Amino acid sequence: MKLSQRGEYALRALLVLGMNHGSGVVRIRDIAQQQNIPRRFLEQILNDLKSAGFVLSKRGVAGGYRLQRGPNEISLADIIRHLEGPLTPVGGVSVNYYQRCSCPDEGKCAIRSVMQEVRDAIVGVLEGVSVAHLCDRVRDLQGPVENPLDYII
Amino acid sequence: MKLSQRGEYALRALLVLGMNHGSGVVRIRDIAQQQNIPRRFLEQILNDLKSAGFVLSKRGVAGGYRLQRGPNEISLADIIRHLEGPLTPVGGVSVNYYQRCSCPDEGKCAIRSVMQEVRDAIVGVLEGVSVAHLCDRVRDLQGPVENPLDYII
DNA sequence: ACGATACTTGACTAAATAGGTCGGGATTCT
DNA sequence: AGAATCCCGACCTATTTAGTCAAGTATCGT
Repeated sequence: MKLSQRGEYALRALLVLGMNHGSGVVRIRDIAQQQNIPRRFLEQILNDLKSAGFVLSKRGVAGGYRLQRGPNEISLADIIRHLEGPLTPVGGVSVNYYQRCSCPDEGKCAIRSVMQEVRDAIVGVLEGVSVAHLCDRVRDLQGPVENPLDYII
Repeated sequence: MKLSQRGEYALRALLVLGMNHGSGVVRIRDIAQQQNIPRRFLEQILNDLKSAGFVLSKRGVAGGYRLQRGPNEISLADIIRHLEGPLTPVGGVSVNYYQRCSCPDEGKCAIRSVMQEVRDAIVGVLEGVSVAHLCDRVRDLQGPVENPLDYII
């Protein structure tokens, strides 16, 4: 019922990359510093986001990360689904990760049917918000800032 | 983002008690058997539900548990809030359990604002469903059964 | 009164998950 | 070549999860 620390860090990192989309790559170190995320831990997370296809990396001296797709093509549902597994409080409901529930007959499980509704509600919100939307919110909340790395996310 | 096993067991137990509301108490053993819940574990859970004010117990030979309030006065939101803590994926949003987020300025946190929406969506569903509603669903899904303990929940 | 039946309480444990840390290797720019 | 940067797997510790267990207390039928 709660986003893990890892998940929150991932969102923040993607948001930073979203704010800087189009202007080359951003270094892990900069993201870590700005967002107060342990650097080593963030490496792990970005690596994961890379193999999941959310970001691309560039190695070497002027290296760093950037989004693979446009910020408006990445929904929070995509991200969280990948990070945290099924978007549902009870097993067996998610379309993506099937998982058995302990009740004797799944088709007639009342609890499951409610949790299905909860899941739909969550997905409804999360599908509707892209990284680009989040970036807009950040800008709305703060007004103009010179350096994109100065945004508080 | 997921209901714990303990949480699911608690819901199932409450649902059994809901189905039997008005006809005295139900023994732990019966609930455990019918719902396939480890008996000792269920004892713990019911005890917790008791100190939280959801159920009452009666000791001794003809002992057991029953709901403290009517099934229509207990919402799933109440239950899950008690079992799992704040109904939100990120810290600092819940009305009940305040908790800091790691961002520098909470008032301007875009992620938080989305998670607030997610929380509202979840609560919206869960507040709207009471134990009585769940019981109705069980009956709808299964048609008439003689013994209330025969319902598959 | 007494024994069987149930709930009560608190301690205990094994396994999984969360939240990191660390060392060293591979690339790339200058 | 050398410095900066990402890459990768192993490792570690604390917390949470999912139970188990023993001994105690209340209640009922006889």
